[in-house]
Amino acid sequence: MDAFDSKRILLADADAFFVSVARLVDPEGAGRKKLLIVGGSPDGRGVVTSASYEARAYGVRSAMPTGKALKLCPGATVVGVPRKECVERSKAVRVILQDFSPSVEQASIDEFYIDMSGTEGLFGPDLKFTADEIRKRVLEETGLPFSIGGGTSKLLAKLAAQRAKPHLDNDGVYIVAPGDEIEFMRLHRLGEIPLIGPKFVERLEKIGLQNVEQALRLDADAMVALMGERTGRWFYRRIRGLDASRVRAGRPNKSLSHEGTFARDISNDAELEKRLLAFSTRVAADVRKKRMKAKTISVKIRYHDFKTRQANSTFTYPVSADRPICEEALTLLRRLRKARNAPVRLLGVSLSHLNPATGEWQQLGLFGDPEKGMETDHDIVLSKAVDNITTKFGHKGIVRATEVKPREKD
DNA sequence: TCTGGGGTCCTAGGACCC
DNA sequence: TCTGGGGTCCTAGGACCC
Repeated sequence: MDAFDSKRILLADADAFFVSVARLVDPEGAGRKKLLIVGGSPDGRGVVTSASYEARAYGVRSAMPTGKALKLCPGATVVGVPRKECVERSKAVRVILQDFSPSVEQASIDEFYIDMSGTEGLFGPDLKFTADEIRKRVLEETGLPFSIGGGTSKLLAKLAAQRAKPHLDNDGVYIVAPGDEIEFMRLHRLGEIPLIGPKFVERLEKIGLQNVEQALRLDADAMVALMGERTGRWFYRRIRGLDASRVRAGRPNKSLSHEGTFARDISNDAELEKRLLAFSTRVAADVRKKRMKAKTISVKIRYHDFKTRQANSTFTYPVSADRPICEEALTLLRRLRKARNAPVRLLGVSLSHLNPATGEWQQLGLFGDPEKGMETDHDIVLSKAVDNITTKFGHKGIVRATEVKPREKD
């Protein structure tokens, strides 16, 4: 169906988003540096979040350790990530985009899918013209340069946005016309196609597929024979630019998490538990702020040798109070430490299976004995008090004591 | 050079139920 | 006594993205 339907999808993707924001926030400092790196400090365990196009010319890439980036580009200036401002400006961009279509999906802090299907009456049939208008308005009102890609699927819009980037001598917009999809896909290496990562490329090479051209010669049945029903059919469509996924506006979070890498590895369990409680109360507060409750908690630990382990558990009823979340986090951490007691570089807590906090769950708690992790009215009142304090004084204003007495477990 | 922090989605095995 | 299939939930791990 989507081979000949008339979907018109844009992807607006910021150019070096974190770099742009850092420059807007500090025009006299970062704003004046051509060779700019945004990310963690080089003496700690920082990595590059984003680098200016000038710095990228030296081989600097995001996720690269900052120390290595500075070796490649010694003249660069490193500044921290202006998190709060990035979130604020990202929101401002979304609001502008919503003027052009009600169907805007925020795919990350700096990427927005816009479904323009059916807007021809408002903006005319020329997607390129509309995309130019959008770029102009976003730049004028937020100071942020964006590139925009367009096509008949989210996948094509995404790939087109890469082609639109200014460092490729483009004017910031690239639209794949209906009917040109296959020709456009031929321009790409397999690994450039979103969701075809290094592992999948390796697998494709093993079965003799080096590029899109070779893959296009196989029919769907051959793909299925090579890589299984699901993956085969998915890949067959993928290399043709076919992607039926819809632009979904206002998707709620599926999980919320906090994690941190320590300046130095930690071996002391009491110290780890203290850190764990700090992450736990922060993520619990985030869930409450979103008026959600979580059914599942997960504790993640990364050891000095980078081996990563995770332990999950599911509550009988969704929770958002500090008490059950901290207790269960401790139980999970102790389980992980029992399995392996080695120095730890990273600790994290994630809450998932989020439900809107409607209140009906608390009522269920009135019946029978309290079960594993079930929160009481008292827990909820306490957490509200904690939220009031952190609103005024931040997360350092109140800290949960390390000694949480775990309830008796069976 | 020594590897961040925030997410989404998929798989696979086992438990449990019908 | 043995043999099933399907569905759902849970846990753990991993690929992938920005």
